[in-house]
Amino acid sequence: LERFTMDSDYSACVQQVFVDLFKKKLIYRGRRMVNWCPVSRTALSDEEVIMKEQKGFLYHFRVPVMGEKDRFLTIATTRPETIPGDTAIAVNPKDPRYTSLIGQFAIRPLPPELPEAQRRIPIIGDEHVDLEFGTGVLKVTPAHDPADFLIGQRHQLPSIEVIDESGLMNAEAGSALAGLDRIKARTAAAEQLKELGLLEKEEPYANQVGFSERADVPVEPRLSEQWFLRYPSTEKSRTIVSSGKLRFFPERWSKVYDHWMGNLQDWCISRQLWWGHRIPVWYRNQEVRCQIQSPGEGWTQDPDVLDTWFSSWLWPFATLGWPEKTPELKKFYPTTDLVTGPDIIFFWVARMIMAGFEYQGDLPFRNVYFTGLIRDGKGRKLSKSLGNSPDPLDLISKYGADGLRFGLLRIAPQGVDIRYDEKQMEEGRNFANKLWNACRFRQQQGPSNPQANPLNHPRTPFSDFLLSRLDRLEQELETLYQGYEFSQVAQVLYAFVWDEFCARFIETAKADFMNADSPTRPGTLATADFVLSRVLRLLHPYMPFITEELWLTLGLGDKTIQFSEWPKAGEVTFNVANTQTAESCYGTAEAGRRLRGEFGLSGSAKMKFLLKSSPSSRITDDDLRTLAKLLQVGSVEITSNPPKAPMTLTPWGELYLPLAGLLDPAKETARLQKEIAATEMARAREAAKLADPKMTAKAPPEKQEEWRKIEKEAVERIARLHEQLKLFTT
RNA sequence: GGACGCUUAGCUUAGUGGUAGAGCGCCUGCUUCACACGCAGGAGGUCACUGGUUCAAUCCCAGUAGCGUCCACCA
Repeated sequence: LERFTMDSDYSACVQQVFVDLFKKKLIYRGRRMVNWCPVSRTALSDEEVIMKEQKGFLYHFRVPVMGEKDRFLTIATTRPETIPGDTAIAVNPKDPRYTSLIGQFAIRPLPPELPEAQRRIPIIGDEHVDLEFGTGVLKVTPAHDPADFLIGQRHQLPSIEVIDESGLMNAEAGSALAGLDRIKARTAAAEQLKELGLLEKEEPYANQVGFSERADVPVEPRLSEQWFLRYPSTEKSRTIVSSGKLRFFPERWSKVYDHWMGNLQDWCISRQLWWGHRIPVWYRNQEVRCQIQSPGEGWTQDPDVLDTWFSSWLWPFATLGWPEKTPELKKFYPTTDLVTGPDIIFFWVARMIMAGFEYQGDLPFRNVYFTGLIRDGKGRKLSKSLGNSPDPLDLISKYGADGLRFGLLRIAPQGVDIRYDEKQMEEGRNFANKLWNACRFRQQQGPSNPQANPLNHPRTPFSDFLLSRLDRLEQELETLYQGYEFSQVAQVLYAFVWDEFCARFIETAKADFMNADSPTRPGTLATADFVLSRVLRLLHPYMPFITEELWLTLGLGDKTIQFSEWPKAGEVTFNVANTQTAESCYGTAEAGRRLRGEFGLSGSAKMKFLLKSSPSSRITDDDLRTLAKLLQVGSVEITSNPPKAPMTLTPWGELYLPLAGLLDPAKETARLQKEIAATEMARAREAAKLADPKMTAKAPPEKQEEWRKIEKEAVERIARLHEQLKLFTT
């Protein structure tokens, strides 16, 4: 394989930054443990299969202590093949069994052919040693174990490599092991110990071994030389977030960010991979140069590539142009918002901020919006290897692009994970269908007028009511957008279209259309056009395709909806008194439907309701006709002598459902008693609060007033229900 | 091991210091002339548990349990 050379502006930018940081002495060469995959093949050896099944052994072997005849330490290890690489024996300094030995020396048993003087290793005390594990004595192999490497650093131990890059034992491992595969060497080393009479026992032991995801062979921790970066501009990057100048949504992620920024470790930026941006460092004998172009004949480039995030953190520069200040960079840097997942706050977001300050002297974005992660039904992250990601194209063919989009947006709260459920997409599709049909209904009434202004026409209270709800919707949306609450935006739009526009407005508009000569008909049409025009625009970011189609089909604009103006909150005006009339009518209709539903009846032209209205309410014949339409009955008539019939309390008064012959007194009594009981419970709750002297002493007077009002209303309601009950019990 | 979250109706989930909301599912009734991908009703919740603060806690605080994420001798 030849190294792939990335010859692009992006790569140039990345390498240039490396060179710059190198000059600033922020990049340095250091040692660290890497998980090395020494073999590229897929078939496992017998020994490796055993490892994978976690059926390894724990080998207990003895090490003689120097200067003390017949004194041995017993060590338990899963990796006897690394004994030739041991440079110390460690015990816990708090372990009374061994404290006296700290500072003395032991003789490493392997390789046996070396003179004892070269196998002399110190016995050290280190907190890392687990008193409970094995014998409480640890062999320290700094070159082949991450934890041992750190112990080695703490105690300035030398490291001896005994396994080479291809996974074979080298000469340091001794003549008996040299050239063997590292895993075959394990049993060979155990055999050697046995021959030396130092092996005490082998016990089955299930130890965790990391396997390479791609090659499926055991990975080998290996000491290696790597490039490291000391992060630049850390202080500014930390305070910009903690001071609230750069905002995170939801805010709590800024705590996570701050915690990490306060504990930064140098970043290991080199990777031993075939693909990536190459490290711009050149070698010739002992000379080292950091520059993008080859210095000339005889120079070879560093074989490593950069960590993938080393290019990602420069994304704003690489895409907009750097180091020359391009017009794009001037215009778009800093940008307003970054949208990303919280799982890459450290990998990407934090590093982009630091790069921003270092190379632009300014933050790269002002707000970061963290989405939730979608998980499957079992709560797992969607991933390619698990194969639990649904195919978006399949979902689109089932639910439509807008249905999928809306369904997901509606359930995606800020920064909280969501469980993926196809039901949500179904709801999105149903909503798109609903919207489509609502517009189709409007289209059937005749052509739309894009300049429609409902205020220019006489209109029903229901038009004003819808306008008032539209006004409220737009105010609410503005607040929600400011708080980046995108799922709530979808939710309130959904509720508006379905409940206000379809369920309430269209149902009453139908009543208006029954009468072609209705003076309020033009007002109703204008209201529909006005509201649809705004709602389609409000929905457009969430459902781009269907809103575009409806926009053009209805003729609300002659160009794409994308070029239309965003509806500004506060522009909608309406008659407030009318909205109250409409609200009462809806409330009365809903109560009547409930009453009818109690008897398992559906509406019919033969059915009628009687209304004993309260003296204050002025109800017109038109209102009664609309009410009848909403109730799906023949008529609603005003009465002053209510019959012995089921009754419900409504905003407009007592609504009766005369049911000659159908009425079952027992059933009606039960219904009334149930309602009385429920009302009584609500009343008692308020009364209890008001009766408590501690509450009345401390609770705010407005609250108490509210409670008193609720109680009073409940009392009245109960009284009227009792009156009604008397009709059936006497 | 450390940090940060989550736990509300059968399911997926909003939300608030003083009456707990939605969609789906379920039950009942509707082939009502935009829509059965629909319409009208209904049942279903001690808001994980234990303490504390408060006149009042599902909400604030502390602890417990379960679940999750990120970072891991750095935490």
